[in-house]
Amino acid sequence: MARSVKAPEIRRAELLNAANQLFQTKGYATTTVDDIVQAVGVAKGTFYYYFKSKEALLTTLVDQFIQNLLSASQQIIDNPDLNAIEKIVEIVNLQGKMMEKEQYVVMQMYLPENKALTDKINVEAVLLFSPVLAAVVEQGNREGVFQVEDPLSTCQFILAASQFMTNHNFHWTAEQQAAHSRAMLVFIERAFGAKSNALIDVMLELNKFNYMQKKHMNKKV
Amino acid sequence: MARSVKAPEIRRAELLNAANQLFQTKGYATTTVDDIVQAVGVAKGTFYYYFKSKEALLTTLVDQFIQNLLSASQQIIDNPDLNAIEKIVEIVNLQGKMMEKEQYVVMQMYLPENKALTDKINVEAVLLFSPVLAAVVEQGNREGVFQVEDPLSTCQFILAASQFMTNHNFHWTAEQQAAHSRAMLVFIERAFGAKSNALIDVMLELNKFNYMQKKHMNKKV
Amino acid sequence: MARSVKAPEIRRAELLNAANQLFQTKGYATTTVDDIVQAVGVAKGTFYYYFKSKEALLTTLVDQFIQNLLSASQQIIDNPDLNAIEKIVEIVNLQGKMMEKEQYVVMQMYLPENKALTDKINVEAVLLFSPVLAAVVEQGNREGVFQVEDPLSTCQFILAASQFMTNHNFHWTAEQQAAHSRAMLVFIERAFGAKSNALIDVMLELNKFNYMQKKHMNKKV
Amino acid sequence: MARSVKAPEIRRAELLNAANQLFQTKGYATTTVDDIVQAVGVAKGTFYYYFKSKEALLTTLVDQFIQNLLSASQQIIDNPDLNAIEKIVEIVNLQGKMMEKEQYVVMQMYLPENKALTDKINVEAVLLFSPVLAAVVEQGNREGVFQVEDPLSTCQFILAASQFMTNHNFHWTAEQQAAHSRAMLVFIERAFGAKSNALIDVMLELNKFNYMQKKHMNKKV
DNA sequence: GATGAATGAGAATTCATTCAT
DNA sequence: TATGAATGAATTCTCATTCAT
Repeated sequence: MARSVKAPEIRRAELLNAANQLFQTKGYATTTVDDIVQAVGVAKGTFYYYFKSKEALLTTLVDQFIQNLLSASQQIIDNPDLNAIEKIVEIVNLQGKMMEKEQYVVMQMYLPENKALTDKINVEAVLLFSPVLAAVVEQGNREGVFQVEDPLSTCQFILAASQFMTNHNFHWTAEQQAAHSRAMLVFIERAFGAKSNALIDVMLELNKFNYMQKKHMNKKV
Repeated sequence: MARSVKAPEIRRAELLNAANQLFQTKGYATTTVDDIVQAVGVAKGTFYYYFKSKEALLTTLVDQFIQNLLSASQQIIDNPDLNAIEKIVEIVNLQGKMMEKEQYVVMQMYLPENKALTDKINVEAVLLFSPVLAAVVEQGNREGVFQVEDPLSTCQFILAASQFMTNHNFHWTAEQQAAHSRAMLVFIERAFGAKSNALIDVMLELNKFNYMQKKHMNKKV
Repeated sequence: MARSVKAPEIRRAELLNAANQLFQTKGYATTTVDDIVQAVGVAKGTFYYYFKSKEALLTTLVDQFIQNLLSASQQIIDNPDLNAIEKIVEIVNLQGKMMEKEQYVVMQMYLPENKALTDKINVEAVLLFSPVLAAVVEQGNREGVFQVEDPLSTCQFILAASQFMTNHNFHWTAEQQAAHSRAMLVFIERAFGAKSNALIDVMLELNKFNYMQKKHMNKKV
Repeated sequence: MARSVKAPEIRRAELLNAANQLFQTKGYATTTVDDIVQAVGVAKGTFYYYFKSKEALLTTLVDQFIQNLLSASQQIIDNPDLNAIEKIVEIVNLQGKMMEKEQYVVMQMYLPENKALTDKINVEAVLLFSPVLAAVVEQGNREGVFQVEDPLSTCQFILAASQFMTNHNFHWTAEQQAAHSRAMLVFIERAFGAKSNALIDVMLELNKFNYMQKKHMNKKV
């Protein structure tokens, strides 16, 4: 094959995208490194020039996923129209939204064979998210709705707990997911010294649209 | 290794159970046939005496899952204290409940690498479930709450539609799952010629316990 | 499977026939013992009750082939209308005729992977055929057309030589086969102290039908 | 094992040759991929870098055989000293000559377990040989000895017929082979609109040397 | 005589990874 | 940076053969 030289960031991105595509179509385990390099049109060695291993590429993909989550969170943080409580609730809602797209990444994270991966990622996620969340908590402190002395540690604690629950209770039914979300909010309320239901009420408000339909239907009958 | 002869059903069950266990612990792709036979304490050839391939065993496991679903459905059908609408709703709820246990089986079904498997199973599921559901519809016809001329075909249509939606919209968030369930119930209501909300109201009643907690909490505060 | 008891010779023949059939259809290497017992409808153990191994069955089949050759030879021997020379020629012709049917047996004999088999068989064939041939030679001696002092040894020598040539010169073309046959006849003529062309002339006579065209050619040239 | 890098064509040829050798010695079924790579001195993976499977290598070997046949044919075609009829006859003779060497390849082609292989090859052979033969026919047309309107189609028809006969009548005896060759020549004569015996006479002339010996012997006596 | 569950050595194949160029 | 030939451990699967019943 003709040797084609490209800027390293471009090449890297090409590999990442091709892999992403293939993982979604054929699954991670079934996709071979050969599949990936053929899709991009480079030699096998090139793959290993950019990634230490196939798993390292997956890790990168998961990292990207987290980065996206992070920057979406940051956007919420930076929105001057939202108060601290609204921000917290929206961030908690975020994870579910991201999962709709890129399902396979999340799936891979929760597949038992990738437990090692998951654990690595979880640690990273805690470290990355905690400062973001801490910033909101500080805003809440200023707004008088939270009382947290050490926002960063508290956020790390909350994120770790949340992950523990998520990992060991992979809920599938609507009811259980809802219950889990509510439990988590109660837990956070208390950890942040917020008023009872301060978060839950906002969340319900946010999800009003969905539940509105229910009321509408009830009346119609 | 000392030769140990057992009744074939026993040996088969041993292999199935060991595989089930290992798949949950290590995942399907990572579990080797060697792992399985070592767990059971038989020679490799014995595995292939009972199963044509590793994938065939997975298929059997999925089949079992469906059979469990089926017999749980049958129990609901056979409950003389439930009316047709209650039965329908409970059956619709069933799938979600089964998924809590045996999650990995469901996960494997939806992993892209097992798409072929999924498709085979789906066809089977429609064929197995439709008569069960049709029996309930006939009860509903007698009770005057449904108006269905060809219960079997109607049920096959509904099951196929439901699977299509499930396969192509693998919902993860609580809200989406809830929305999907409701949409399906409305769809079924119409297909069965039931009164508007006849099913939904019963479902909400069933799930009241979960939502009660919410009200309870609100009041308590 | 229901246990079905049969006279051992019957069972044995069933297995032999089924194997024969399958070997011709699928080839020896590709036919499994499972194929054979399924065709007959007996358990795997039964196969090994009758044959020490799969190869032993092939050996038996080759033995049968040789026995057929032998009894066909015997018929020629026992024909009172033929003189010694005619008998010799017909016997030499026999092998080619047998090969038309049961090709795969011969093929297997000449397949390199079965060299061990071939060698075993060859020895046997020499031992079986030599007395038959020797009887003809004795008839020839009496008829005054041969002069052989030790018919048996001479025949063994001739058969061994013939086999050596056949094994190491597996001829495929018509011309080479013909040349080989002729060479062998000359060799035999001399070994038996016959008149020059005594055998060849008879053979040509026998094959007259085919070679009729030859006369046509001779004239034309 | 020390890594030794070679030009791919070299490595490929090494594997092909080693396999060729081993197949002749031990037979195809008995030769393992391990045998082959050990003979060449490369790792097992290397085999699969060059050939998709063991059977694919055999296919390649058969292809080579056909290519040899083809180029030998081409040499005859390109010989300016031969007229059309002589070329046809020599080409018809060719197949038999090639079979003397590389017997095992031909043997494998006719082994029932390789039926799929044979069929693939047959189609290919027709497609490859027909244009070659057609060129000769055109020469014959010009020389006035043939009358063929559509040389290519006619040649394809003849080759297909010849293969059918060869496959379903695997002749072993000298007489049958000779009969088959003559029948084919008559068939070709008619298809090509040649004079009766035009081809047969030339063939006999060609084979005169063999038959001369016979006359020589006759006289000598 | 007959069964069929169990064995295990051995074969083909896959694929992530390495490395000389 | 890039190539692609080479590696070899790991894996799935086959099948002739054994043996307890």
